Amino acid sequence: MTDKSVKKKQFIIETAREVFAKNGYKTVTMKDIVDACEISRGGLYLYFENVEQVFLAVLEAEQKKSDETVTGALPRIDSQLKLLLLFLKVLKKEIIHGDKSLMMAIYEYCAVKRGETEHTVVQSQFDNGVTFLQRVIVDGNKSGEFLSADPQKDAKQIMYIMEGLKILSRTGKVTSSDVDDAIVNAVRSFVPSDSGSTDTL
Amino acid sequence: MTDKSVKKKQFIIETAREVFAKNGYKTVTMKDIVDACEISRGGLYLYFENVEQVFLAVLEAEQKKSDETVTGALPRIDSQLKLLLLFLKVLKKEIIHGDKSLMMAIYEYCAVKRGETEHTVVQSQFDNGVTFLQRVIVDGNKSGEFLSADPQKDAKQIMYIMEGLKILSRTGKVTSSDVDDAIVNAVRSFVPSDSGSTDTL
Amino acid sequence: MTDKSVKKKQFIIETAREVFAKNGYKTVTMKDIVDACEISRGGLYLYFENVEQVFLAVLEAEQKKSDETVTGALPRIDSQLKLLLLFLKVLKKEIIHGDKSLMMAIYEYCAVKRGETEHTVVQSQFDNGVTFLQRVIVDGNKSGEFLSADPQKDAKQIMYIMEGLKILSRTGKVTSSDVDDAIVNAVRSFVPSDSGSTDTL
Amino acid sequence: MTDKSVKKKQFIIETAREVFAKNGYKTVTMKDIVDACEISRGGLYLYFENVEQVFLAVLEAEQKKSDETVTGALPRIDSQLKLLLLFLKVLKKEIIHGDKSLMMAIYEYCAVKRGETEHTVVQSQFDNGVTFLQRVIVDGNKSGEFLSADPQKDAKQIMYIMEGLKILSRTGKVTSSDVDDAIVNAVRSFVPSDSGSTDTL
DNA sequence: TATGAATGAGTCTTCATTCAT
DNA sequence: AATGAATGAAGACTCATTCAT
Repeated sequence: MTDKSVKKKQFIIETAREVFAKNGYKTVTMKDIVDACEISRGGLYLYFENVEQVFLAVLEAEQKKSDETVTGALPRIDSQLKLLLLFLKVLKKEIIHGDKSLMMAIYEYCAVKRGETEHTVVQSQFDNGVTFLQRVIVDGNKSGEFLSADPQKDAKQIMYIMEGLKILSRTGKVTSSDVDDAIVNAVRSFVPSDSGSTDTL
Repeated sequence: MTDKSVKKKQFIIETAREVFAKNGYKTVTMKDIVDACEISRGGLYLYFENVEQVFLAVLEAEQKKSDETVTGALPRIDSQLKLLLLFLKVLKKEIIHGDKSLMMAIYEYCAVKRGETEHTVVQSQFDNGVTFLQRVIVDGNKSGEFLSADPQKDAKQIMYIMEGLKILSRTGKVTSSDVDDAIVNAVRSFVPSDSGSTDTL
Repeated sequence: MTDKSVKKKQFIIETAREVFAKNGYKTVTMKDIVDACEISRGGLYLYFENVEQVFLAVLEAEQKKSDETVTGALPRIDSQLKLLLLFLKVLKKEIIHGDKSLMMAIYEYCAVKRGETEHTVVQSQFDNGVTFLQRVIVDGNKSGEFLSADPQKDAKQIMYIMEGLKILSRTGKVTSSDVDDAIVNAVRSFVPSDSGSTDTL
Repeated sequence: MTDKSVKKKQFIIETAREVFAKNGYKTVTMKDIVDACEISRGGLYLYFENVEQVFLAVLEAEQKKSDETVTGALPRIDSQLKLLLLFLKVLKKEIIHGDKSLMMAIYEYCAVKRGETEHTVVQSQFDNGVTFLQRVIVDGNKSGEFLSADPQKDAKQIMYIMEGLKILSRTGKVTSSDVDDAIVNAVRSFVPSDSGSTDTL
């Protein structure tokens, strides 16, 4: 594949991302993508066989971008609380700006593929979140920042809440302070109340 | 409308419910419903103009059924804790048997109708849940069963968690004990630990 | 057929007339007639096999009514000029109030049935008009009221003009004075200019 | 649009013209056109959105062809009478070969669109005819060929007659000599009888 | 007689997919 | 590589006609 065609493929992926973010997964057609990219029908088929292949490519690119964000930020962190809050801040952003996120498209895709794929995207995203939070809480326990009796359960609880807020933000109204309240409430059980504000969210 | 056609309409609604539970909202066609009901194309159009009208009728029937469940159970309840647990039990059932629930269809419908309807179905379902839980917690505070500093926030928190579990149950694996753990964890902050088991879930 | 069913059939014919006058012939469906009559689908089929049969019944009723109008007026006429003007007045009415006439429906029906029926409705209506006018002119010639060299040609000419005005009134704008002018112009060639006004139109 | 697709569009327009000439406007379906053109369903939709768009394209093409006919003939005309007769000859052709003309389709289209469009096709066609004839008569008056007291009324009268003949030719029988008679009769009032034969019709 | 539920054929319209250029 | 014309399958919707009640 030439340099030019790599560029074009990336362009298609980026443009298709907007389409999926706006319309979800199920109802997006090859024509929608063709129209959004302003390329020819045949042109799209040179790069992708069908809508699903485009979507999977979009997801892959999304994952890569997300990983880079977290990895890039790590060096600047000096406390577990800050790390916890940074992570939640990223999730909050996705909740508040849900209209630009792929969430609904991913949910739809999982629902369609239910039973077919072993490692579903949402589940692994959730699992990664839990694993990450759990490590942060354990580290915080060690450093004396946190007081969690069961880091895994606390980690899961936070992720359940964030998932709930994500979906609610797409189907109804969720304000910024709703999210803040929920986060404060969630971490209350293992974060001593004098450990500094959470208003950096 | 004759007695017979009322029966038939109900039959269509019940059959369509299965279809929506299985396939969500977006991809369901009039033909899908026709095929599931084993009636003629024109026959379906006698009762419903389009898929959305069928879906709304399904939702309405669902709501009615749900209301009856709650109303029917109320007389047998003698403590706020029991009431709380009964309510969570109903939600748990929907989470565990998610494949038979309309949740994903409702999410999709809300996403499609986003911005159009003021009080979306999911939001009002969520709000009703919060309102109900809040009242239970307040009553529990009065009776000394609970110790909640902020009943509304606690109520919301529980609903966020349940929403998160609902969507996760559809896109990945959520076990019965995952739900139990989450519930215990959620009510821990305002339910004294000696107030009896939650194993009735 | 009982007395009641005769009434009902007449009611259907009258109501269907409105429908044909408004919508022409081609696009009128049995459903349109059923809806207009507010009777059941099956009910209409008891009286008429299909749209064409309804239309023919409407035409027949129309013809009868029209005949009665002319026959009823004849006794009161004492001059050929008055008779001529009465006839043209009737035609003018149909031209000006074209939206309530069956003209377009009839044209459409003839176009559909082209070649099938020997004596088409329009043709016979036209022929009847020519025959009538021709007799009036001949009689007027005898009585000295008119001076026509070729009564048949003059009769035809008038009917051509009226047909032209009829169709133009349905597809564009034709004013009352347009019709008056045309009539005056048409009869000029055989009516002495001092024979009295034509402003009774 | 490529050269090839221009050709195809023209082919569709020409083929559709036959369909409209044969069946009128109302009952013509996209399928009729598809079948006549022997192209695929989707293929037709590449060029036209619906039947109306096809019809309007047919009308436009027809207008262009008609304009060219008149413009092409003008240089060869040296007297107003010849010009008058040429014009009537064109109309006569449409009357006699009515089965190949779009007349009925146009009437139907106007009836359907009644009230929607300001300048209906038939009306403007009629107005153009009147304007043209009026100018010819006025010029003929000046050159001494004609003796018309009211050129506009005479022009209108001729057009009424031709319209009447047109519609009659579609719904019944109109012979070539019927048309000739009518024309001779119509121009008699302002064309001196010694001004040469009209047998060139 | 009268009703209106039910059926299925027919048309409209959109799209995935192919293919000649 | 890239284009976009072309095809045909699939689903929406309407309506003539039948039939059990």
